[in-house]
Amino acid sequence: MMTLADIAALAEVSESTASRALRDNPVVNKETRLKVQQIAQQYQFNVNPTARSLRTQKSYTIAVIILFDAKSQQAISDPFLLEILGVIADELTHKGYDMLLSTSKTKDKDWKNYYIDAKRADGLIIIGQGEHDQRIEQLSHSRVPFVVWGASSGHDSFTVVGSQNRSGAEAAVSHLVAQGCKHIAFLGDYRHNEIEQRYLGYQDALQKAGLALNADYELITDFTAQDGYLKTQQQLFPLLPELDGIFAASDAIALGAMKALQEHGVQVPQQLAVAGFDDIAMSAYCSPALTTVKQDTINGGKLLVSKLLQQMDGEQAESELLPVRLLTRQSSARNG
Amino acid sequence: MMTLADIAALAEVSESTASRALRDNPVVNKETRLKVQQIAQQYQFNVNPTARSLRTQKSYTIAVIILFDAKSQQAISDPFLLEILGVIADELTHKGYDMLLSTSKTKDKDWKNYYIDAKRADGLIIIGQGEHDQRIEQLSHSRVPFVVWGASSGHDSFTVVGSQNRSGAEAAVSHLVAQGCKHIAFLGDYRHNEIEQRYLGYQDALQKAGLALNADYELITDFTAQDGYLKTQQQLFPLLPELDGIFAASDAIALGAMKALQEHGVQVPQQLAVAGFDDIAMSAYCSPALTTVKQDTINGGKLLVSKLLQQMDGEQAESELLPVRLLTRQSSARNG
DNA sequence: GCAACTTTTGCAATCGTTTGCAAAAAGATT
DNA sequence: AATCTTTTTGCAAACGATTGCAAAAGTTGC
Repeated sequence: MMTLADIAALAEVSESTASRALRDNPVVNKETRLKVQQIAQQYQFNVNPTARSLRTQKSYTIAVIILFDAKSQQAISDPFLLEILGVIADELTHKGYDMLLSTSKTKDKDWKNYYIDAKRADGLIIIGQGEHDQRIEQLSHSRVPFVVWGASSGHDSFTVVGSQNRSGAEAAVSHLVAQGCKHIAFLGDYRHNEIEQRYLGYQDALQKAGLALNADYELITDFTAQDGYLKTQQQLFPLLPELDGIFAASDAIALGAMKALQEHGVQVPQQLAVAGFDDIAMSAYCSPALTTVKQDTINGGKLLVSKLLQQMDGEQAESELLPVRLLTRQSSARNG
Repeated sequence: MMTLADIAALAEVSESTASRALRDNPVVNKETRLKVQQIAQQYQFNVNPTARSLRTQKSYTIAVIILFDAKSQQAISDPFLLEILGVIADELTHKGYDMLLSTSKTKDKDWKNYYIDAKRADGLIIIGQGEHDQRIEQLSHSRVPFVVWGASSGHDSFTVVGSQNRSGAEAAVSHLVAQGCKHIAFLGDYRHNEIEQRYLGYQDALQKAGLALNADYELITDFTAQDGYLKTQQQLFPLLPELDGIFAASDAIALGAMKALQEHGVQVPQQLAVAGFDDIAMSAYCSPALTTVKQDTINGGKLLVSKLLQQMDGEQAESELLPVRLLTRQSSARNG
């Protein structure tokens, strides 16, 4: 394996000069710079990032931590996750950073200690801030650069990037109302930050429409199709003749609910309209196709990265919520 | 930040002794060892992995490379991917390794150069070996420890872990045959290694059943529900009265196909039975629920890691294909 | 009490870079 | 030609661990 010393020798300069030349430091003569660079290229030399890290105290690595729900052992809305992960990976690569991935179930490492103090990573991206996580709160009292994907409380002590869950949910539910629904159920677990926002949006829409809130219509449901199916069977069937709409906090839940309804002979959307959240790949291809709210994964990933890098540069980074898009499909098409 | 030197000072021993004590090297006196360890614990000290890497020339990091299809820009069967990624992450953490994630679209870095030579990683896990990738072939001529998730040709020059795609597909198609299907279409892109195996399994089943192969029934289809939908509309509808079964190389494709069929008024499974591959979360919750073949993600991930570590210990690791499980659901239930 | 071991410790080199500082080289000004 | 600037270069000291080797301390046997 080649080292900087070898390249220096070949170029007949000192290691210092070689080092500077490779980083294109203008303090070294242009000709020398080019010569060194050319030789490095020729021998396919790359500086050893470990040695560089040790010396510079920077790792050029970002840790991405995916939080799993303690109970269901599932991360928020799987397909969405993979998408945003891909975007983040690309974005980081593009900026010259490597990406350390960690899936953190329940309580494990002390992030600051493990990633930052140990110089494994220069910053953290945390995805899936579920129920209020005190580890995040704690991080914000340190000097660790990090960003969170999730829901902003409006006055967080850290940088959050997420979707406009509340207005997105409101749009979806208002759409159901516009389709003539008067008794709309909410399926989702509002102890989860993002879902809470969707729940609030659901309430907003009902209130605007002058419809009464009804505790019987609010079902705490896990992120899975399975739970959507079960909760619908167990708690929605009894309300059925009257119930004419469902807003589910995720597409998976919505699909599970639709399954139960279909088995029970309920016509969707005629008797009951359904809307979800996420626009997972399947939503457009189930029957009936699911009305849903699509998050802007691409800009989400990009923002997470750029805001993190901004923090690492010592700047302040504001939280930001991205607009979402309501996609109306058959599952809610009741207007003839 | 604490360094080993600090700990050594506190314990009143030399750095060498402290270093050995922390690794529990029996050459150092047991009392001393305990004392050092206790102090390290107390001060939450962890050795700096960068410094350690530089000295030992090991990174205690594994790079996981996800290959994307050049054309569709999609990785093989998304939900499956996230699952196996999770298992790998857990397994690596458990063995004390960090995981570097890279999503590689088309041609980018020279893996050996970037990860191994630069000491960013000690080994590689490559997922989604699609069409024959010469970078993998090339790797196998080097001394780089790596494993691939995919299809084994039976005489690969590298270690492959994957599913028994061929026999799994055969089981699925045989099941369709047992349900009375006589004209079964195959949807999938057999230029992809794993899909090729599924395609062969499809042929096996037909041959065993004495059914004729029919080129019209073989549709090259991307990994998406969208393409399953389109190809079904375009190329299967014309064959319809006769066609009575579909085996799709992935659940996404199957769901897309079912959507098209339903829109066209075809009764599934009465007029036409459908089976897929993967058992994605939605498969059980669409209507009708999809018959499919489930891969053993958990053991897959575990094997990938253990075989890689085995290689890193200088041992040989054999390729291995895991058994799969046929899940029969409504989409193929034609026997009354 | 001394030689011959065995156990336990620490010195110092090493891993491959980066960078502050001073020295050398080159150019400009009298 | 001597002095003063301005460019370029290289020395040497980090960064924080690990480890071969030799020295120190502790045992044992006679």
